[in-house]
Amino acid sequence: MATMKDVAKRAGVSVATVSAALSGRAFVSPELKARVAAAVAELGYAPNAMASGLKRGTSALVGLIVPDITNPFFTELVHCIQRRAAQAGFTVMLGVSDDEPAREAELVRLMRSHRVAGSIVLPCGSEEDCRKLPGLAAGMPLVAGDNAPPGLPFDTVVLDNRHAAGLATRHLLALGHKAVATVSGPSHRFVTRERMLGFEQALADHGLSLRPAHVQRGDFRVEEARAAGLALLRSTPRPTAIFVANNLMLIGVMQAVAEAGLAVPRDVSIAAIDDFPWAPAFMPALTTVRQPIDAMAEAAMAQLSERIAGAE
Amino acid sequence: MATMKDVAKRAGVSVATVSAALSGRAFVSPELKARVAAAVAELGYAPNAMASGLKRGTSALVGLIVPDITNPFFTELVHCIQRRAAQAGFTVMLGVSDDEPAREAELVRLMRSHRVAGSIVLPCGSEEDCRKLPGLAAGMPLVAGDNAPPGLPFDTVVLDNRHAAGLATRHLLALGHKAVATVSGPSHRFVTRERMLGFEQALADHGLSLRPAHVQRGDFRVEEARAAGLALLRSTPRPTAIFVANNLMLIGVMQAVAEAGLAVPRDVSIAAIDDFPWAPAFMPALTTVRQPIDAMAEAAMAQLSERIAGAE
DNA sequence: CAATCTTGACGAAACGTTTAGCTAAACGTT
DNA sequence: AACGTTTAGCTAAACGTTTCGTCAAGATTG
Repeated sequence: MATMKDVAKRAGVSVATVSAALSGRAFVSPELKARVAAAVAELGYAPNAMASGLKRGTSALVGLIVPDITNPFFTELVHCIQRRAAQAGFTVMLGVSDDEPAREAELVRLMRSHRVAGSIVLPCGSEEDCRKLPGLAAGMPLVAGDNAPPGLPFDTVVLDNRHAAGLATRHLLALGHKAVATVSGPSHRFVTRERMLGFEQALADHGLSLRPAHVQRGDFRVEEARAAGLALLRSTPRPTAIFVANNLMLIGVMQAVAEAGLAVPRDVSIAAIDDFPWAPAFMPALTTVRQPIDAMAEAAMAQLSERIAGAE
Repeated sequence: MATMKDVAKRAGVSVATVSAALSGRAFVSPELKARVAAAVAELGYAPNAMASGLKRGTSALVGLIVPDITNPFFTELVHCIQRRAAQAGFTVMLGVSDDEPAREAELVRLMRSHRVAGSIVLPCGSEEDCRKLPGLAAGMPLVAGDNAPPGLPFDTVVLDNRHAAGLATRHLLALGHKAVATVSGPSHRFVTRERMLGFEQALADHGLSLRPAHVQRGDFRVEEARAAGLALLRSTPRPTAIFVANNLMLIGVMQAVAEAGLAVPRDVSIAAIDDFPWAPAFMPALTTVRQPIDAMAEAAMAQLSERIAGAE
């Protein structure tokens, strides 16, 4: 593959001139510029980003680490962040942790190895896992989102999960339901606990208490939520409304409802956190609390840019 | 950020030894290995991937360029490819072309600049656009998938789109429908034309002809398909069945059906290409032809690995 | 016991850029 | 005409690795 030296030789100039002509960081006469451009085209030259990154000490990449790429919430977030990153001149290097903290840690290390300008991480682990992040990042600007607990030594972008859970729950209560159950998430995640708190608070505010049998756990994915939903629907007394902690689990619960021979909203009302972009087409009877994804992407990218600029 | 030199100094060895100890490419005595490991830990050293990539002439990255990250088909494909790439020791560098051939071309250039080991591209453009790919890749192993026309000078992984469209269409015909319409994709895409051919062939085989008014175009996204669906449902005679060329457009058509005050399958039957992983939960009445996504990911990654190995 | 081989570790030369520092020509001032 | 100033372009030294060739020192051989 052609190098700058080849281009220089072909254009009859020095490599320094080629570099200047291509980067625009120094003045080069129009004539030489043209000759360089011609040589570049003839040789099909593409600058070696590793060499320039090595020399300049940084790259135009930002890392993005998400727990689950098949979840529409994260998908949409990736989409928005990637768009905003591109606007800021960055390319996204994507990592998928598959809900495994160990893999997440490895990915942070990888991003650092590649000397990305900075990273956005949506942690998948417990608070304890999250507290290890700063050590792993060490010198790499970092912004955490979604499941990031407070008190971390870097910027975080999070939803007010208690509030969101409260909204969804109060919607169910306003419909007159007394037996409200929940399919909650993995208990070690910060985001789960917050949503649970919001849910319980809303019930308490209405003077309702929660039966232990009406709390089921899922793993934020479809399958376990289906089982959890079935367990709820088979419990006595059967809940008349269910609050579901995220979108994929909503699908699982819907499957469970169908399997139990019931219907929404005839037999159970359901409210959930996290939207599907096109949910309304299929699920007019459902209520979802939509996260402001693009605003979160904007905030995350803005904070990261600031951190990157501050680390010059 | 600490470098290998710092580690070497701290461990009281040469940089060559540190390199050997870390990469395992040469024998190092257990004692020195331990001293190096200690120094690495103390300094929080992470190797500079740019420097090593520059020296070694390649990186452990593979590029992956997709048209639309919010489409579950591509999402699932990204997921599968990323998993298989990780197994093969590669990290995925993701690019999203947003259905713009110009952006796609830019991304190919970017991947080449980063000297990725190879790239997988799911082209979004016309055949003509696709034919420019080889020139842009120039020296970078490339595998194309999905919308890749035949005759390209590199490996391609594609569905038999005619066959798939035929399957979906014959399903509708087997239900006894005579007035079968279609919401097709952008006409410049190879994949669209193939699906159209399969659809028309199936009709012809049953001695049916297609009214021009029963062919509507969408852009493989929700919104235009909604309009297209409405147009179909308002045409006279109204079609009793619709073949939809992809999953997002299926959603648009479903919205149109609801908007027109009709129901599936009572008033119209619908069959489409591309699944949603969890479609059955919401759309038991629909028929979709599922693409073998993981098999395609496997094939693409296998071919890419082969090309990469062949380019040593 | 000398000659040859292994061995573990090292020194130094790349890899392809960027950039500080330099040269020499061209210019404007007196 | 002699002097600084500016300037376009060049030379060469980094950046942090990997790796080739070297080198002592110990092991093995004839």
